[in-house]
Amino acid sequence: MKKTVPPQTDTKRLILDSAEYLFAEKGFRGTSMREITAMAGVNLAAVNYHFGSKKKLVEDVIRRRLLPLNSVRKKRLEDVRAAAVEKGKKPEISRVLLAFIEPTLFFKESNPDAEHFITFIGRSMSDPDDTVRDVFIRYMKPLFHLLHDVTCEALPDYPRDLLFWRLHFTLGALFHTMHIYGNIKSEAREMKTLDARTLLDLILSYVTAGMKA
Amino acid sequence: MKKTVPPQTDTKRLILDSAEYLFAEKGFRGTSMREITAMAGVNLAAVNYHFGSKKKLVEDVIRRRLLPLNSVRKKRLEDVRAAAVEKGKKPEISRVLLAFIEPTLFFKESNPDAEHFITFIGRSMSDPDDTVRDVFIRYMKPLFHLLHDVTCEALPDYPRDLLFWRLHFTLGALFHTMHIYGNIKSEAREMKTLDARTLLDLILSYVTAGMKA
DNA sequence: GTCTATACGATGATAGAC
DNA sequence: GTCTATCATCGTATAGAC
Repeated sequence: MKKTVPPQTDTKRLILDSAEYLFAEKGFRGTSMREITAMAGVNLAAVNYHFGSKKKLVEDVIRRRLLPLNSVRKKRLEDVRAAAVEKGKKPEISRVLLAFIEPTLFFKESNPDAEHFITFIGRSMSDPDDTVRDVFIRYMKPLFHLLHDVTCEALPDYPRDLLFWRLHFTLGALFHTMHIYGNIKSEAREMKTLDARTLLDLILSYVTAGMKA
Repeated sequence: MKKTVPPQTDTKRLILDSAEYLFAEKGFRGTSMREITAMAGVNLAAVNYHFGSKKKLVEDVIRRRLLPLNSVRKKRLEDVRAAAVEKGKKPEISRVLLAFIEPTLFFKESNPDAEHFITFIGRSMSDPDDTVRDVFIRYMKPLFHLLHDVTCEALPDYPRDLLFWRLHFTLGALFHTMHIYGNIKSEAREMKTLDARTLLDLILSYVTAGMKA
């Protein structure tokens, strides 16, 4: 029985916002609950009361943004598939990849309040801390399977296993890019400032060629 | 005046070995100094005595393996460049990428005692903890510049900036692969077991196509 | 020079008063 | 729901034994 209007207290939302910002800035382990609660202006014990633990908190931080983002990516992938079926042709691989990557890179633009989440997502796919990593994998797995399936439909002459690995290379390139793109710090000086649109074109031509190699 | 024979005590080596293993297993922040010293069978204070701090320790853990590995990759890249000059032709991009990637993926095989380091390297390029990340970047930067230069010689018709980003995509794919390849855990069940040689062929064909896109 | 014992401030987490 | 008090554990620092 899901509540139609989630009655989130201000305290809960304040904690989620502060945690998202600080996790993106300093990582999961690098952020203390005292920093989070201080920034949110609530008591230290409020985190454990509302979320149960620091782990559960980060899970909720991730859920809040990732579930809507995954819905968009899922719809885009299914649209590509449906459009191909309608025309009686197989999907174009570049469109499949675009359907997945574009909402990811543009999530920041279309959700201004989620500005820091996209930084967090980039780091967390390869976070050594299994706490964060496992949550991401758990929520990404069904979507990755869909991406794999549609990719196999787009490139039916390629073995499934081959495309499986190549998709992992693609995700690696994407997440690494998001990570360094989110960090306008150490390496930024030698990277020309790029807008998300240019970056999308760059990465799309690269991964499309790789998938079709 | 460098000592010709570094007189490392057993204690120092024991700490380095334990730290390398535990960092690869649980990450930098996930590993406590008490775990490290307990595993090494030495006193807690020995770390601060021999290395100065936990940060300095991880720097030495990285240095011990990365400096030799980078020497090999540097030599391989320069060999490719020299071989091309000798024949009066430009280097082949696939050979450039091979020179960089092969020693990386085969470091485990050629240095059995460094088994866990390769796992550590995979995670740490995108570690949210800047402590570890910054050390890696610092030691990788000169090598990356060489890789960039040789790549530009191999593909002289492509803009330098374009190749710069494509190299980042390539490294992202490589590091992500090393990370999940090192983790025969959560995702392993759905990945066919692969030897390093097969994986090398897979990733090389992918990134070569991407670079030439 | 090496190493041990011990202590300090900060952390994540919890119990119980209000 | 919110608070204070408290706990074990963390990285670090130092005094002193060998």
